[in-house]
Amino acid sequence: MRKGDETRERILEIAEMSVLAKGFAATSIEEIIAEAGITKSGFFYHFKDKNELAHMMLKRYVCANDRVFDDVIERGHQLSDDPLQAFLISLKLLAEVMSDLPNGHPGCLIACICYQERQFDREVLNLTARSVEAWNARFRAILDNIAREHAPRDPIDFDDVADMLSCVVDGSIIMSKALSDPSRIERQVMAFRSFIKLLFSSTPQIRVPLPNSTGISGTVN
Amino acid sequence: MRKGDETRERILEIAEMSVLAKGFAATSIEEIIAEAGITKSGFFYHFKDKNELAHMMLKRYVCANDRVFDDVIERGHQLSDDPLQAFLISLKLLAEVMSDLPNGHPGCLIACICYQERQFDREVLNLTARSVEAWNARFRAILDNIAREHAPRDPIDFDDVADMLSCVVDGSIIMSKALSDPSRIERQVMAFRSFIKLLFSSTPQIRVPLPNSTGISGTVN
DNA sequence: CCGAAACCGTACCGGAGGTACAGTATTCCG
DNA sequence: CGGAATACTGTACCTCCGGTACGGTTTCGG
Repeated sequence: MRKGDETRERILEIAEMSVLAKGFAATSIEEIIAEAGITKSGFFYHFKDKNELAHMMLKRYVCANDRVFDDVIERGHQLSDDPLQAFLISLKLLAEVMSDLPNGHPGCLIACICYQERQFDREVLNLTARSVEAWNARFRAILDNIAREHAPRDPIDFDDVADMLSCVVDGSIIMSKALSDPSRIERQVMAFRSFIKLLFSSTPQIRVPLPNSTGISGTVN
Repeated sequence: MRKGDETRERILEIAEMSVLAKGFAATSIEEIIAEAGITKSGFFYHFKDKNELAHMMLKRYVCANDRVFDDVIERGHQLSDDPLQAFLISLKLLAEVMSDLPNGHPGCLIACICYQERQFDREVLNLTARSVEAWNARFRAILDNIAREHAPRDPIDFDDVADMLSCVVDGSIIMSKALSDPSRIERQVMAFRSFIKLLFSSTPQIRVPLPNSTGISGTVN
């Protein structure tokens, strides 16, 4: 039982790396089993077909990603009671996490699947959609929390601001791949952070209490 | 000569749609020729192999995209002399262009290639990189122009702000695919527009001439 | 030590990329 | 009008890979 899980994990890891580098169709089972040191029969013992492999890969990826986001958000809350400060800290941590990968970010499996959607069944596509929605909702809740204490300086829909984080991360991963420059991701997360700062901070140059302010004033760095 | 170009164009169009929906490897030549109404021999008359198809597809895509961006930026400049206003108009136009596609945005070929990079040769990858760099540089130049007349309210690197537009567009295309919601792209471009507004606008609530202002004041909508 | 879990070996099929090459229809140009 | 590019069609063939099937074998926990 434990040995099988270990092999599965190894297969999934190898497969994910390959899929992110070459796409799903171009990832051959023969290549995976060669790297994993098993036979084709061994592979099909664990996964009944390639589609099931995609399922398992995606589940694994979503869980791992959720853990990363949960962790940075939690650490942000631990370091500041103010929801804006906490989120700014979380974003800084997220930028660091993204740039701390030795060979650059390998890619977002969700994005990868979206660009090969016709290869996957409804279940896989539904899982990607639900996972994106869940992240967006989480970010949205954070923004709502911030807005309770800091009035936004622009009447933008918070749903769009929440979406923007995922968009910037996914977009910057693409750019980091296109330009072979891992630092782009970190810089883009920090750029989004600037947006949040500008959106919620009180006016830095001229400090005036706003009508809908809670009374808490001060600049944000 | 003209007939051949027409067939090529048809092949490239069909291939691009298929690649954006299924990925490059999963796009079979047999499927392309079936839809184009030609034979396999006809295909290999135009393209010596699949890699050459990728080349041609990418060149076509980059040209078409450049035209869209050029057009939007030019129209922005026609509608306002102020570089900030011109860019804000351009972004609004870009958002409209992105949402005016009947079946949603089919996807960005650059992003698609980046997520299947190991399938393509150096030439293709170099072309994607150069095209991304060109767009970033163009946006950067626009920001420099704006900054000559409007002081930024945050010390963020303009290179990162310029990059952000491409990132937001590519990221929102992914989200629009993941959630089957074409409107996400438009909304994200408008969210980026809010960022630009916040970054360069004079304080909207309290109108005070800034030290480095040109004297042109007023709120920006 | 037994049975389930975790594989291995082999054989086979269909489909796709790619090659080769001969033939044909269309079109352009002098 | 005629020949020469141009733009294909048709056929035949090869190889490789994904995927299926299924029986046999090792490993390991209880």
